[in-house]
Amino acid sequence: MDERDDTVETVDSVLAALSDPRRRQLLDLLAEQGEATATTLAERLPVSRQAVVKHLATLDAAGLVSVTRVGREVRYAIRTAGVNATAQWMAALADDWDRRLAKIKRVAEAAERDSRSPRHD
Amino acid sequence: MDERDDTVETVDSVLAALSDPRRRQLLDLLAEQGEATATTLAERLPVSRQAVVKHLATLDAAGLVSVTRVGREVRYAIRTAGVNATAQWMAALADDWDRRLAKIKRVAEAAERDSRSPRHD
DNA sequence: AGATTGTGCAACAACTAGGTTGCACATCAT
DNA sequence: ATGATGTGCAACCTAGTTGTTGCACAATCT
Repeated sequence: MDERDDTVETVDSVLAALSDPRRRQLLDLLAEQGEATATTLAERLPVSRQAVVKHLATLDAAGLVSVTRVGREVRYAIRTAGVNATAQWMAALADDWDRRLAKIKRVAEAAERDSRSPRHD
Repeated sequence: MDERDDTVETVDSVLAALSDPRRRQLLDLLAEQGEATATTLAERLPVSRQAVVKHLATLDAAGLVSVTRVGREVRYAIRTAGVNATAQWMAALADDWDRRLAKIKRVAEAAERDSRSPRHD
């Protein structure tokens, strides 16, 4: 397994990686083709190969792509696990916030009631 | 509904907003307190009020916080809708990728089979 | 009115990110 | 062996981010 606390620790890098439009574009291209090299990908984009390489390195660091060397070429492919994990993390986060806010609201309302009828009248 | 294409268009800004640790920290603080001013928040962080204000502006632009002026103070509060929407978007995206990759895999395997028994023997 | 407190605005410094180009090195085909 | 193709490394530029500080302005309290 060796998952460790990737789930929490990597969310940071996944969010950062996905926040760039060009990187999302790269992931789209990879989803289209299943596998591709930086050189090929660069041909389909208005940027240099080097720019693509850098983006792919970021995606790799975030665990969003897999890298495989075949002879003289390096093939990249999407790994959906990271995105899925982050999506779940976000959903849980929003949920947590919602619960906390609901609690705060209840407390506030209770205080409001108390201040109106101080109970020891 | 008035949602327009917020769902797609805003994902960009939500991801960008969430990709910064300090902003996530701010959201956490807001979830704790329910509502707070930039001045108060800055007291709990190792940065100036102005830095906090800028972050809150970013969060506001992404629709992640609501802003309410009360007298001379400006109160910020979390809005979970944006995060929820983005979480769903991500989940859908990962799903789409998975499907596309599965399809590619099937095609590749079919081709493999064909090449082994070319049918017109 | 006068002091206090909370914001808003603007200029500035430091750092990071996305992108470029040039060249060296490795691998494959002829 | 040679040429073509694909990568890797490094220096560099530009623009945007994050953070700062100083000061003016608005609202509140005594």
